[in-house]
Amino acid sequence: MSTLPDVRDLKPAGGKRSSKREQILNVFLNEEGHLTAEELVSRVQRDDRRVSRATVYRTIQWMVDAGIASRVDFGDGLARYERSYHHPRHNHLICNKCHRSFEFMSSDIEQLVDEVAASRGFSASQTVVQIHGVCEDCQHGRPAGSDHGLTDLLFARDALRMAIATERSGLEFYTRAARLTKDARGRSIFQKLAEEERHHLGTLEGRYAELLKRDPELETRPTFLFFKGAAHGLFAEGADRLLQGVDDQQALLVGIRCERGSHQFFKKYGERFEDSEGKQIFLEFASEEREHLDLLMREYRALVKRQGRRPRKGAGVPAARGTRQGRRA
Amino acid sequence: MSTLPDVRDLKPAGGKRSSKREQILNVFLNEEGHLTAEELVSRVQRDDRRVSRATVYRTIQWMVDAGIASRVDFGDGLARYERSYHHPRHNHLICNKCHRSFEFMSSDIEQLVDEVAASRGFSASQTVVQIHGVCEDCQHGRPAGSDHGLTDLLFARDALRMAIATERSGLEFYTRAARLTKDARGRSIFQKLAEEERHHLGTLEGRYAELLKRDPELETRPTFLFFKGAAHGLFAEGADRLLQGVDDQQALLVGIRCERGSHQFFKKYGERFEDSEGKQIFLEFASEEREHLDLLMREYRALVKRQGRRPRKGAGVPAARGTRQGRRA
DNA sequence: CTAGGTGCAAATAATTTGCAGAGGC
DNA sequence: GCCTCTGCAAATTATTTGCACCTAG
Repeated sequence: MSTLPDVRDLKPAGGKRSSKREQILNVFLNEEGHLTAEELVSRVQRDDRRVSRATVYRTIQWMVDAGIASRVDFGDGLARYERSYHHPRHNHLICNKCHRSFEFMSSDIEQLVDEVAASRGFSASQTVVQIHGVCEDCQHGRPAGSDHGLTDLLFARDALRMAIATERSGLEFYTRAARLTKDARGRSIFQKLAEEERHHLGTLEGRYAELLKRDPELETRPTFLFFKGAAHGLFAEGADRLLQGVDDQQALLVGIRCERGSHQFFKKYGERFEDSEGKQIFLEFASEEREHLDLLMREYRALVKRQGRRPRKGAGVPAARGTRQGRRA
Repeated sequence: MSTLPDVRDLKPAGGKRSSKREQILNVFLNEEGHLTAEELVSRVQRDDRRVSRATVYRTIQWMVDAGIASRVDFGDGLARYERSYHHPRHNHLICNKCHRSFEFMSSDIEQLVDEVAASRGFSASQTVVQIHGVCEDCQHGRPAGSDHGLTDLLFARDALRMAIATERSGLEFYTRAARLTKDARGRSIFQKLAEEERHHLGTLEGRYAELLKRDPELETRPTFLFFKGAAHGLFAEGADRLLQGVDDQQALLVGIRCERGSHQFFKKYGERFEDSEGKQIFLEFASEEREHLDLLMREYRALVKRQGRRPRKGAGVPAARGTRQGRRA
């Protein structure tokens, strides 16, 4: 039961803050997973016997209205509530044996769900994805480890991992491009781009290291954010041949396309997520890519002004980063 | 309220068949969508006042145990039940305004869900996917059309559509191959393959036409089965060049790869579905492709025996049908 | 001072159960 | 005749409400 440092300070509210509400809220926010109403009642009454069942129920309703809690339903007729404040939207794996549940998020599933809704002209407000079954521990008769509910941290971790993977594949790509490009000016552009990727990568890795300090076991925890098509196949293979005859203008155009793709990709997905640190990372990364993109575009325009626009040979600029290709695991 | 012809005959059971049970079962099976327990009670009591609430509840439990009904939970604390006998597993779009619900199925979502479960070592027994929101009718202030619950028919329709699309793209492919192939024997193999596809396509289209007779509006009803990667991109583009130098042995190998891919694809997906007409179609189509495949393989072996194995030039046989490429809509 | 929060107990709502009698095999 | 099903009414469970009282703003 690790403490959740910053959460309690900012409590958004509405209505009065009474001592009872404060008490119930604190108990609720200190729980990791989700609780049924009755569970919350007994947790609260363990501290203070005088708090009545009705008040807890009413406070739950208030928390839901205020956006602090959200209701989840596992189909057993009990209403469960979980923190939604600073906690990304997610889905559940639900074990029928030990009755624990595990959180995950999959942008690919969300994407498909959106497409289904769109095709029916349905305006979706919330989607529920639940996997009911038997968890790994129960299958192996293991004692059921603790269910660490560090979802926000896991989300941040996975978002950073994705940004890092993207940056890395960008670095690789530009490095290879620099190696292959014959034109000296083109080559130097790619070298510069590679250098920038390296630098940015360093920043991201620093941030990742900092995240690890918050929880030493963070790296070994299971994947929270499932996301294909992010770091895989973002840079087209086989562009090698085409790069050989690329000059500085064309090299900049290649860079622009890559950065634009990356920016759009992270922006698009960052926007789908609920408020949380992971969303922050997505959007920050998107805007960093945007800045980089703007820089490249200014540079490109300046170059054109100096040199005049040269005809582009070969349309073979690699597909934008963020494109879904190479979808296989 | 169309009648459901064959459903009532086969009722799987267990325990005694009393007149009350029979009554309740009939009422339940004649409903299209899902019912809450109370709704079923009042429907039943409309026919026969003497049936008690408790009996209905007990009979519901019996139906669930017998696999006739299954429970769905929309998160409002009411247990709902829907027919599961001869009704494919599916997911729901749930309208918050008119409280109707619409069914859909997406193999792509199921696929992703399976991958999430697998990555956590979770043995999934059931997955719930619900899209809550506002339906098209309610958004436009329209009067809320009837909710036709012909899911099984829709599934059959979509399964057939998919088989037809596959067959069609096979036909196109073999036709093009026959046009392009320079080697006379290779060409005649492709012509034969095209002819077979045409014939099979005819069969499928006949079956489709028969389906339409059961419900004249069937074609205009919304998509039930969402499925990318089925008919799209099954045959690789750009194989044209490679086909030119293909002889009869190689042409057969091309056909074998295509039919094998198609067989595996439909088998794999047919197996995921619950018992219903659509599943039938998937599995039938898979086994027809299998037969075709076996035929081609026998033919290939005979050819090799007659002619001896010739070296294959160019590995450029198109990717197997059923491969996921060209995933874009 | 007063709107809103709180406790208690009673009300509701969905579903289950105990028990005596009825009905299928 | 036995075992299961059925009806009725009472019990249980989860949640909400009425009402008198209390407290923060």
